[in-house]
Amino acid sequence: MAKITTRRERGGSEQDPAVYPRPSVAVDLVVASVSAEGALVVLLLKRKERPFAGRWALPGGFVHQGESVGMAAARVLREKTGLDDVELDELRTFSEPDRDPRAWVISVAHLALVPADRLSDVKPGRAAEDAQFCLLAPRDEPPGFTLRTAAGAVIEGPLGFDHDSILAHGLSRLRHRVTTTPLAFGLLPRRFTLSEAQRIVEAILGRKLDKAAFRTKILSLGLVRPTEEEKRGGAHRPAKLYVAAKGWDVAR
Amino acid sequence: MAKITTRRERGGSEQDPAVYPRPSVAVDLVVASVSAEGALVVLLLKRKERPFAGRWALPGGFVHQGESVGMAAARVLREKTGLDDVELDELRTFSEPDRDPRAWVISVAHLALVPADRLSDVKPGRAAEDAQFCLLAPRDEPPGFTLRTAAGAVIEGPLGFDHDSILAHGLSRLRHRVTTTPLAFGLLPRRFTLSEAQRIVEAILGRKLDKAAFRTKILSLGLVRPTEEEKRGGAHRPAKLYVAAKGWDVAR
DNA sequence: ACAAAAGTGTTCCTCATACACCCATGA
DNA sequence: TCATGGGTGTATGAGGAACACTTTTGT
Repeated sequence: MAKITTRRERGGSEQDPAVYPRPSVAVDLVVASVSAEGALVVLLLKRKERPFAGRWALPGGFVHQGESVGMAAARVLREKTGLDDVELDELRTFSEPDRDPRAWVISVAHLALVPADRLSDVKPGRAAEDAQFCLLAPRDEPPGFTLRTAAGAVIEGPLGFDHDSILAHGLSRLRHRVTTTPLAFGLLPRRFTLSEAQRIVEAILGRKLDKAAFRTKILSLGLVRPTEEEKRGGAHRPAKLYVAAKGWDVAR
Repeated sequence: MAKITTRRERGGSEQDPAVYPRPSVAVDLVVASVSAEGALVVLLLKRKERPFAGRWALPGGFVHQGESVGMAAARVLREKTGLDDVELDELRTFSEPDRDPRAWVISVAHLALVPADRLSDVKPGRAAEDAQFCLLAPRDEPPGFTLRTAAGAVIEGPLGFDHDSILAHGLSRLRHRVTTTPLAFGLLPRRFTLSEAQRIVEAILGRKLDKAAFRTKILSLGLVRPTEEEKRGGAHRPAKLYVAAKGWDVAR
């Protein structure tokens, strides 16, 4: 401390990284998906350890030396879910000084999009008591959503840390993305029908869209490329399968 | 180090912030403005000290304990320019492990918007050899822009650190914001004419806009509120002055 | 009167919306 | 042949682009 004062008093550099206390830097992940039933879901872990033991929270972990924040996010996602090669976007930092009761921790929140057909690949890590993709229903009052487990139980109380804020921010980013992109390719399987795409957008926005308008818009933007294949489902006409157009590969 | 291994081997927490090396966390600022002449400018400092001594770079500084990243950005802006109460938005983190030759430093880039009528308030700090708002001309090849000092001299070579990337990112964010908001209120004085607003948007986008279309769009969106006052300039009809509508205060 | 910038009206065109209708399939 | 979802056409209206025009000032 005396050293810092000395440096400052003699008009020295304020730019030497070594002289200041340093925070831990973490990544927290909003891992979102749309289930086969068309529900918007997000991955939550029930914490085993303090702080917030027994409370639900987003998956997260610390950034290690020698890796970038993005690499850390990918690694944490792999460790906690076994998933690789999913779309990962940085949201923003969450850095209120008291957001972690243990220490000074700055978190860089990320949004991860998991295609529905890869939900079954998820192998939760050992750090949590329970890991579930929870249904996310929009609500008017804060924090802006209600969470239910797959079994239907409402998740009580706020999430651990400031994860309610992070989740709300991720949700709002997801809604924004889906209106501008306007396909959340990260949530789609490699080959998909336009109806599947529309169901996903509808799940995220929480409202129905016009079929014809959706199709013409998607096709006119040139974001998708038709394949020769078809998807045969129930007792109805087969649907043409599409892939994301060049430059829109899921892995980016 | 042995302690970390032990904790991991006995299946202990990976969540204890204390056991890992910690990075320094910095903020770097893209301080943008549109000059009275209608040129898009950005604040650069000529570095006095290593690393990159003698090279131009964005203003930046470290996040201190007890403050959030946003507070750090506001403080650094105040220290380097004397400006307060300007719009400050987080861009994203820049965290390549070798981005700072001195040490492990993660930077959170921010975009600061300075109204043209406050450019004269800027009192550069002592840390830099020279501080200038430099003209930013878009270019096709990377890094996507050419920089000139106010005197007209071209700024040679890349900026220090990864600040070329940060500046390019800030510029693209600014262009995006101005098309969606669709007014960069942070760049406008408290009271402004619609022509002033249009000139700023044109400077950022680098192209002319239709006067009638701009006016009807701005007014129909209800983003501005007319005042009783007028701005009398040269030999021409006075312009009505507007303010940002409620909820769009510059200070946010 | 004229220049210069503020401010408005008009026409054209594109595109989103809503809705109706046909198509292909399994049962 | 019927139910189901895939796929397409068409009318309507809102909003953006381009351009011409009027208004108000200082000189």
